[in-house]
Amino acid sequence: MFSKACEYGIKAAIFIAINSSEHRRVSPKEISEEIDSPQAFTAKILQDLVRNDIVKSVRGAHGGFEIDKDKIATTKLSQIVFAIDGDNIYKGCGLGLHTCDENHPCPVHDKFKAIREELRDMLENTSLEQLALDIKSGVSFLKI
Amino acid sequence: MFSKACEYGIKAAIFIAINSSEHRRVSPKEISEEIDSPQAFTAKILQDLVRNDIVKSVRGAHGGFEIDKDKIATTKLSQIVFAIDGDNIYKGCGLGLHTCDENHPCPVHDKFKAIREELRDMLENTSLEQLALDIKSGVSFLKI
DNA sequence: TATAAATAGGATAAATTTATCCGAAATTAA
DNA sequence: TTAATTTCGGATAAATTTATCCTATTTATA
Repeated sequence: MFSKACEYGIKAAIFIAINSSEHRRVSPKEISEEIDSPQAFTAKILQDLVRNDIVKSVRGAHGGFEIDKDKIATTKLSQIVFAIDGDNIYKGCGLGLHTCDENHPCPVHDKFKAIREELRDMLENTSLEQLALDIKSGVSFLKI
Repeated sequence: MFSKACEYGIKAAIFIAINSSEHRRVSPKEISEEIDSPQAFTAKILQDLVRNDIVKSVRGAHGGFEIDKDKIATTKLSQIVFAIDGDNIYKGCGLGLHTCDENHPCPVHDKFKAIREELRDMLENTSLEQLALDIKSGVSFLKI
């Protein structure tokens, strides 16, 4: 469904959010350990998130990654996915046609529409905050 | 969503179904032209479908690919997807956890569940026949 | 039986995604 | 100002997916 990069990006953002809510900056090393991902690759993805203004980075000693309190509340899963994978998950044609719309649909166009919309809805209505709270309360997990 | 291989496989199966319903066998060349896919690669995927008993191949002069009338009616999209991509589309964890279930869910487990199930439902309830009929009647298209 | 027409399948190449490495730049603090 | 710490960014490598090429095998028919 998502690329590995996107999976790592989502989990990293959640982990940063948890720590930021407790006023701790975290390093790529900590992050990759906690979300069980390759460190250097994860660092690249973090830079994507920084460039897309989802995560804030602080260089130098005592630096690390953090997310502002209000960003944690307002950032939606869709923004993270878009920053890393773009929008072809719920935009591109299910069978790879260049042109696929109501007027010129691929064989599964209609059948996919509902699923795509449900997916978009979910991504656009799920905040980092919700996901972070579930981890903090032990309801869900970032690895294994 | 699907791999390129799977996209080609689905479109190829539909095209073969259309032609079989009119008692014509088709070659990889015809197929790849009609579904706009690389010929040799498509041929490999056809072999997957043959090995999975979804498509029938006839070697030698006047050979080609075909699908039995009853198979056209009974074959579901899910079988084609499974033959080519396996079942991780609606089985694997959305965030790539090795273990992700009700007892140990990833952060998006519940939110994905509904979408996954809708997807599975759709794939398991869509037959090759339906898709082929839509193409034949000009309602949907295999390329462009 | 020879020939032509097809699919089958192995080897290989190209492209993309995933992953690693290392030095540059920035920042804090001694 | 120097040293230590940390992110940034370019180069490169490994793995996977996508794609091509060539030969073997099978089959119908002249």
